[in-house]
Amino acid sequence: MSVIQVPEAQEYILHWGEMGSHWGVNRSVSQIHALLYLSDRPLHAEEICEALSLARSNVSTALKELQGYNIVRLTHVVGDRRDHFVAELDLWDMFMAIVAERKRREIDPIITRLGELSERMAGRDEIPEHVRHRIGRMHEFISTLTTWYLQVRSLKKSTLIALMKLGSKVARFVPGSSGSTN
Amino acid sequence: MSVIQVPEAQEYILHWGEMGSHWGVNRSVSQIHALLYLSDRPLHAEEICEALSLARSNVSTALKELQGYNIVRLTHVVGDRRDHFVAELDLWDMFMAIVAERKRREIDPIITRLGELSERMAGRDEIPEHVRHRIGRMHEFISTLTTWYLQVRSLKKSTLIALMKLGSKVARFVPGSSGSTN
DNA sequence: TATCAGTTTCGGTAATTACAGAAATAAATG
DNA sequence: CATTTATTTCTGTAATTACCGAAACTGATA
Repeated sequence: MSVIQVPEAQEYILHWGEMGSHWGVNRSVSQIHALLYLSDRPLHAEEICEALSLARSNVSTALKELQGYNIVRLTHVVGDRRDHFVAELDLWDMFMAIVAERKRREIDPIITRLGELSERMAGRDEIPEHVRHRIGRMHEFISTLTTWYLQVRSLKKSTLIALMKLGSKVARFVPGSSGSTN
Repeated sequence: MSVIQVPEAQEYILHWGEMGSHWGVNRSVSQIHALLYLSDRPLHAEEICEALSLARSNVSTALKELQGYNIVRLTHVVGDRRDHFVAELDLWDMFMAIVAERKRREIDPIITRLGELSERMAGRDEIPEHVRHRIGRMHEFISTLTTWYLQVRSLKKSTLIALMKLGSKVARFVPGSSGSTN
């Protein structure tokens, strides 16, 4: 009937669910994603409930979540009024979409809060200097990483992949970088 | 007595604990890390218990965990037999250490399992072709990212930072990459 | 308007995870 | 060897999170 009948597909789905929960993603959400990723046709919510033994309401919520990540898309099949769902199949696009959303949800708020904290502490001598410095440095560090990410993200996919294939050879373009290890 | 008296330090510690739990890290573990990061002197376990209102046993376990991540180091202070602990203060080193450990714990096992799955499915015609292909592609994708990471990791810290500062300008060194967005 | 599909909300429950506190063990110190 | 300190293990509990099932609500369709 569907890929859930294949034992290896089941294993994959369980592993994917496990991995999700190690990274703060609801197990059902990642399992549903794995199921859709392995499916060669759009599935409707009812099928997903049955395949993974989940309650209808949770599947609905999880599908919303996956659409929020932009890695699952709603489609329709002819002669069927029900919504159907398909997963993003390009793994690079999928990866970038997940990173973008987690940045939005978990990194951006932390940068905001650290920025507020730093600002609030500025110039107040009753607060130990090293506390101010270290919170400020953390704020700066995360901001720097984020800025780098935004720049890299703006590159074409093909350029990015080419850069990745260069691997450590990118170092050649940095002026004073003779050694390779540290 | 210590940084825990500073309201802003408390806020930082709570935020850091929150963030940890969003990324699959025990809240106590990340709070202890935040406390040590803000401290200007080594702390012993008892102090940490008091500062964060945690049980001695949990602090002990959490400190082991942080040492496992290589972002907290054991030290001693003169005239005191007790173990004391300090956090890695170089944020770049800290970041790389965390990434290395999470790769080891969560990425490497997944690559292994996907590899086994792929191998086990090879050539078996009763398994739908698209299932074999997609699991194989996921395995390949994660392996590629990991290989790239290992290469980049081997570069000197200064080279890495220089590359980061280049931002999207690194694209200049890729032959056919005229456009900037996609 | 009756029906169907979907979403959202809510109360209760199951499962998981985090934690405290005690006890046993180990290891180092003087 | 007694003492101090640290670690580990265990049991029970608290807290959190995940989930089901029902019901209410929305919106589209025929």
